[in-house]
Amino acid sequence: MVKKENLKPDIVSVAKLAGVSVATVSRVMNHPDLVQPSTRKKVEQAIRKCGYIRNRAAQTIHGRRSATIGLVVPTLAYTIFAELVQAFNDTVTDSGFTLLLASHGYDLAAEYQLVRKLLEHRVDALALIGLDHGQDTYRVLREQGVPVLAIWNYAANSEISCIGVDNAEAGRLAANHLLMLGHRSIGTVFPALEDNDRARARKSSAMDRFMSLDAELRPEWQRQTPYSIAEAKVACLDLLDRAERPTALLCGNDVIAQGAIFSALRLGLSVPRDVSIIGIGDFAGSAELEPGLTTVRIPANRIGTAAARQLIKAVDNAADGALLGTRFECELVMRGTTITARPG
Amino acid sequence: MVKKENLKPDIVSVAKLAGVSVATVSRVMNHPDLVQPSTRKKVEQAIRKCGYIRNRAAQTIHGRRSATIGLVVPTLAYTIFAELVQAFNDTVTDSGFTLLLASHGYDLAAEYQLVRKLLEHRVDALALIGLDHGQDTYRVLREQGVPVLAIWNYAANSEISCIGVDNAEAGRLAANHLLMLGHRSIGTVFPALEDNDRARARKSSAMDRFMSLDAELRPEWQRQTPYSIAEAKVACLDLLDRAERPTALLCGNDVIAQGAIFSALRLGLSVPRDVSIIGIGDFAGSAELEPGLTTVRIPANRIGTAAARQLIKAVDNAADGALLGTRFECELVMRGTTITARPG
DNA sequence: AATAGTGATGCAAATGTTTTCATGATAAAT
DNA sequence: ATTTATCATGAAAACATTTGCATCACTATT
Repeated sequence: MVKKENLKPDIVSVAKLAGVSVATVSRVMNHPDLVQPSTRKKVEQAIRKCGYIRNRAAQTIHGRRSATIGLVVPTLAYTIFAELVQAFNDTVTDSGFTLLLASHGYDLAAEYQLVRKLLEHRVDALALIGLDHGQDTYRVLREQGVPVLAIWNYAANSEISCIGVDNAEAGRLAANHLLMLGHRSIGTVFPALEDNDRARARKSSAMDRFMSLDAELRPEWQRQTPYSIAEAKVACLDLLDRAERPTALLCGNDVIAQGAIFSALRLGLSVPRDVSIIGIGDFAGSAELEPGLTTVRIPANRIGTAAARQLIKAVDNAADGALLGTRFECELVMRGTTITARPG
Repeated sequence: MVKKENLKPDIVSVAKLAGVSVATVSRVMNHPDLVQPSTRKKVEQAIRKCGYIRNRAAQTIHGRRSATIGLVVPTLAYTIFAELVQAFNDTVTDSGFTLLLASHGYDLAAEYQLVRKLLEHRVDALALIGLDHGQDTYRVLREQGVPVLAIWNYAANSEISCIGVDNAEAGRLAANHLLMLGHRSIGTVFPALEDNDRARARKSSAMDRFMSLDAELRPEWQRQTPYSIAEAKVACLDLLDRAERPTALLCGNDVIAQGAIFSALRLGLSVPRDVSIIGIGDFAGSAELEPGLTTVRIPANRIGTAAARQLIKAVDNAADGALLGTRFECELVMRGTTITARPG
């Protein structure tokens, strides 16, 4: 009777095949410099020969590291977080980590469960979007002491490390642009603000600017819609299809702005002649719209890469645990969807 | 001296705190029905009290299951796989699994490395996009015997289970639509075909149709560009900005189609009056374009959900290992970007 | 030639669970 | 009242690694 030769090879069978101890095999994979080149070669050959695939779980359990990093985003729809996720993933992958991804649909209770699940898998580090998170989420992160990073929004007073733009600044830039062009009749289209610090910061700072210059902000021009082109388009059709229209529309992000543009086009309105539209985000594809979308650029790629780098560094120097805040500048990108307001 | 009371709680400390054995604690988490309600309550209380978070790695190592499912996609950019990933992720999450995501940038060598990495983490199942994969990838999947599923393309002769649409059919539908409208001067814009069975199937079946009706397919009307709105727009600007234009453009997917539309608009051409444009995919947002994009619908949501369900089922009935092929129908969606060719 | 130092390797303990098997208690059947 | 069946629980082996410590064979130093 052959003793379980059919089963999946483990480190012991590799060791046997190579004629060394399991310790040596382990070292070949984790500290190759500690083993003599000739033995290393033998072991590597044995690994290939029997098709051995190391078991990360065993490594994880030993308390070393799981070689995984968790990322929790509100949504994967559209391009909202696509560039960010892509850049983040590419960067952690390059460093040998694997990404554990979770999305919660803008539901903080769901987010807590996902965070727990990622912690069960002993992710070496964890990234969340924004700073609005449940009490329980903050608590469990504190207790577990895993390196954690809030991406996308920067706030000086955050209780966890954060990296991103100042969304209040983003809103202000967008609002100022419209005001500077002379617009005083203004509509806004934002998603639900609760549990979404990014949208809240953008909108409230923009509103402050509008009100400080006494812009007209009729209630029927202020809409709420999820981040969805389809739903935004419907909302804006209703907003724009009336005798009295605002001359400009500030949208919570570029996805909503796209919906707004297409609703205007649908109504036979010209953008920007009949209505100016500005977004926030500068998502992939916004530049290529015709006319190009005026928006506030959030450097998603750079943020994603920097976020990943920072977490990887935190994994390496464990126990450091310093609170880091990194602020990226956002920037107005003037393209074709905004124009001077026609004199009243 | 308190013995390591500061360290992270493990199952032993929970057991002590609850006054039961570790076996009972384990059962509370994995087979709650096997333990008496009163003890269960005690244990659950102890778990909450000391903030215990179970260690999935230990479970994985024991050979049970890792509660993870791997998904390898070519890209996360744009909305190409956004709906699919979202649906897939939501479904596996609902069943208690965590998603390990990887993207390889349409590079099959990179894909192999990612697959290996996911196998190191002992994913309970693995999903890939399409049927073009390296020899080594197929081999390692065979050897490991992990449930695997190819998503997005259906082919009767696939050597692994697959679920998706028949991309040749998709190309045929699109081509037929243009031909039916009377178009005989046709341009195509596709990504590189090698290592991309989906694009290859779409294009070759479409070309067959075009040639069978003797359509004019000038070489300068046939372009190759990655799946990128920006790059597609550039390519199409060049394609369309010439004295002799095709009357219709078949695009490899909706992202390319968007680039094509905006390039036409940029050139002052009207879509569909001056040029008809058809995409493939019906991505989120395609319907809301103005005019709405005519395309071939691939039901990404349903495919993603079905794929996840099938893999979960395969995890549950391990050792089954039947080869399954599931074909979803794709369907022409006529919207505003195509119109009858002007007579001769 | 004897000793110290170095570098590669092996042994075995440790990691945090799950599960099989055994045990004891309680309820049901005679 | 005794036997049998059922049920809840515990003890301990098993899982696949990593790593501290010990060992052994050399080389370098005196």
